[in-house]
Amino acid sequence: MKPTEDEVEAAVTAFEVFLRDRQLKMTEQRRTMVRVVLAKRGHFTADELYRKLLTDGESVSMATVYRALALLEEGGVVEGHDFADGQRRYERALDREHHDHMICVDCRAVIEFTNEQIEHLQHEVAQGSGFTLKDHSLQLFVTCDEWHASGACERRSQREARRSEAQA
Amino acid sequence: MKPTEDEVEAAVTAFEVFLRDRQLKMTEQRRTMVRVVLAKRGHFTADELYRKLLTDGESVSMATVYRALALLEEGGVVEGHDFADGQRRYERALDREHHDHMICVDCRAVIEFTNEQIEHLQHEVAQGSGFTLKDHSLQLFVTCDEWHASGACERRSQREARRSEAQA
DNA sequence: ATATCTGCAAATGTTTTGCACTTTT
DNA sequence: AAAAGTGCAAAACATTTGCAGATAT
Repeated sequence: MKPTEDEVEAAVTAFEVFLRDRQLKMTEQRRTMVRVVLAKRGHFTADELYRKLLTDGESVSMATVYRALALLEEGGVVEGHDFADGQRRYERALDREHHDHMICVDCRAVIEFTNEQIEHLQHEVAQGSGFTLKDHSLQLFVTCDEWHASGACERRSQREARRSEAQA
Repeated sequence: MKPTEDEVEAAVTAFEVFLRDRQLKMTEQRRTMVRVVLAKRGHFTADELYRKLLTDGESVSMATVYRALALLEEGGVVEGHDFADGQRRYERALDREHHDHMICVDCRAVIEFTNEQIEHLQHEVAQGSGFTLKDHSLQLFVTCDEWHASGACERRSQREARRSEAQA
């Protein structure tokens, strides 16, 4: 799942090319962010990434994180999502197929899914109205009933929180 | 399309019942907001609603608009959406069937659509993973190619803007 | 060299909140 | 009278920006 060392370095190089094409520069901060971001499992906010970098002893500012995140998104290193909770969330885009998200409205757990038929229908809908589909955003807000009954839901969200904190 | 006078008054009454059930009070501001909101076509932000109320000579504060909007949403008078552009958008929920949105990434025009199959598949996906679907959010980001070629796209977005301003 | 970056702190824009006062019930 | 609502101004947030100094090309 996690990209190998080589894959990460290849991504760093690819990002450097992306930057050069637009007359932008590769910097220590940007290079570090590519590496850190690709090592991450799950979703993260700008602030979470910033804190992780600080913990790692890197020298960055929040402003740089935001500025870089925009570039990483354009460069295809990360993908950004809006889960309607006030802050943008990112996940690494390398080696990951497209997917949508289910969000538990009780514990905020995020579960990924893909559905070919839905994907296909989206194109049909857009074309049917004379448009070209460029992108989409689909979130299913759900409750995980049995989990809640058993308390597993809370345990899970705590576990996830700990994990993403720990490994980042 | 626009609800009749009677429908609006029925909605005001229904909202009053909703409030009473939760030991909340009906006020002049809330009553006015129900009426204004139900007369609106299209989408609006909290700020747009606030300005409309001021223009109408109503006495409200931004804080009250936000507080009321949350209640109107819970009470089913409006529906809120997150189009990933930094501010929440609302539309009246009365007499409107459920629909999703296509947003033109060039001119920000919003086009509504419904697709039964997609709706159905969403439930299947959630249930298939053992969850209960409570809500969903689907946006298709599109470009309206011919419109742009002809300039119709810009004209349309201007028209829409004017209309929603005018009639509100 | 020179264009681009960075950090900082200040600004932004939206939404929320504390509090004293007003209005519903 | 008691409980809830309101306006105001201040706070809270996430995010962006101006600028002077630092860094990549």
